[in-house]
Amino acid sequence: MTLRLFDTATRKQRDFVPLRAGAASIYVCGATVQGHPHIGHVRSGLNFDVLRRWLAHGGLDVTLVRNVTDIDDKILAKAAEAGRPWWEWAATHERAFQAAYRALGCLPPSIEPRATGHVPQMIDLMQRLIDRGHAYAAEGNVYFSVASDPEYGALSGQKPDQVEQGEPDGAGKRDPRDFALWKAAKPGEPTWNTPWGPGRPGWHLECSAMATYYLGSEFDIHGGGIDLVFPHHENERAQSHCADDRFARYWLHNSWVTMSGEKMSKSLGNTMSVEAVLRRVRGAELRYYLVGPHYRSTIEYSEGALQEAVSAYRRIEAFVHRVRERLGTPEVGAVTPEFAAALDDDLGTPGALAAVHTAVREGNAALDGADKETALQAAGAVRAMTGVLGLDPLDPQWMAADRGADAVSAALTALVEDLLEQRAAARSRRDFATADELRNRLAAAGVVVEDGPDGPTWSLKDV
RNA sequence: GGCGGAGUGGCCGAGUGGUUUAGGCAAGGGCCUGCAAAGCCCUGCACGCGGGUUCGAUUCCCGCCUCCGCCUCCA
Repeated sequence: MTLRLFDTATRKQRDFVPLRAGAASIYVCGATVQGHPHIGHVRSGLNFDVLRRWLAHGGLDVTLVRNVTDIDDKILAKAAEAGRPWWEWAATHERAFQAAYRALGCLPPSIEPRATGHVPQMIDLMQRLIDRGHAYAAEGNVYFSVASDPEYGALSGQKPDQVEQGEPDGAGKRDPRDFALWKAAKPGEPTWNTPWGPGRPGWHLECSAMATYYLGSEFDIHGGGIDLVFPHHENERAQSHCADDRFARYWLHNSWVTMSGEKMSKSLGNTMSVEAVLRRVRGAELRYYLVGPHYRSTIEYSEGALQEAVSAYRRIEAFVHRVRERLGTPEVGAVTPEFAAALDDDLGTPGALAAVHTAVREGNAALDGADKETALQAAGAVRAMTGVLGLDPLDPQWMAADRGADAVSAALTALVEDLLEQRAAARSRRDFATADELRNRLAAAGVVVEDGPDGPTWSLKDV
């Protein structure tokens, strides 16, 4: 079975056939680095990280471009408000986003191009649009002429004459729906020189310019949050098509994270920052929570649901660690057919996780029945599947957060094992009162002891 | 006004015209255990409301209600 993806432009699932055999090119709209990332922001990065891993698992050489929009009205406004240089403001938040993506196990994109570094490409694109009669310069601004594009609205299903109103203000604009490719210089704002005068990029231009610069005139997948469909992606598509770039072949959009039924956004004050959540749960656990539901379904954030995800992930993790401790580290194996079928069906992560849990259950049963071969095989399958989802418990990233190998943990290990030996001695003489006392003392110190067929194991209680 | 999404068992969250079911979390019963934990097995018969199509609809059609999103910045 081949991968099928829901394409926003056609509103239906289409078989994914890459432009170039053996390779896949993806452009994802990343952050406008105006503030700190909340869990809604990173959902997009996570969803496309899973897509990228699944394509790579299928043998494709994936190029993933995720841009950084580091110049826009809000960045300028907020930096000014804070009394900081705009470029410092942007850089600070760009680092915050990178840290959040990293903490959640997103593989680094092939490149993270910044808008401000691609002005020449933007100028080139504007020139091509003007030459073809799809754009015009007016009073230092450059506008895209919506009326000149008969296809305008095709991506989002909008009828141009029904669109309420375009961008506000705009000196010299001929049609209210026209949007700014380039904004004329204003006092106090950063500027770059162009044939039409100094100014700064409009919002949509950078993505068209950078996507085609890195991925070519035509590429496979363009993605982002569903709120970008209109106007952002509609405008990108219009610009690029009118400049004779064939542009994206598939448009993918992820839904968002809501809180109290409403879209998470700064203005509503209902955001949950990545940093805040990571103070309470581990990166892999938050990732499980955000990657578990289908990418086109809304996630209504709730503490209870987050905790359920934590429990569910720990069940998977505990199985893999159990196998590793008893039978040695399981090699990454093969994903199950159910898992592959689920992901091939428009990246059906819920079904994929169901397949993971099935393997966990079978593996646990094998472990109970001392069927080592089956247990190891199941653990290998679980590693392969969770690996595609970026959740392999034995991935170094998640292991590091587990139990360190430093002097402190070595000392702890020695002390715990000493107490466990005393407890074993007590148990062997059926002195259960002493045995339980020792276990209680360890528990009070945050060390959980569990007896298994191969003797006791211990772990640190989660805070 | 235009365009779009959603309402599923205690909770989260998939999915499908019916005969056996997502999966997880929680709960109850059992097995195992000195006890506990973990694990395994079993149990729950849900699908916003009203019509229609059908032998049969949660799934298709029509209407309605409720919620949310985009059309200004937004993952």
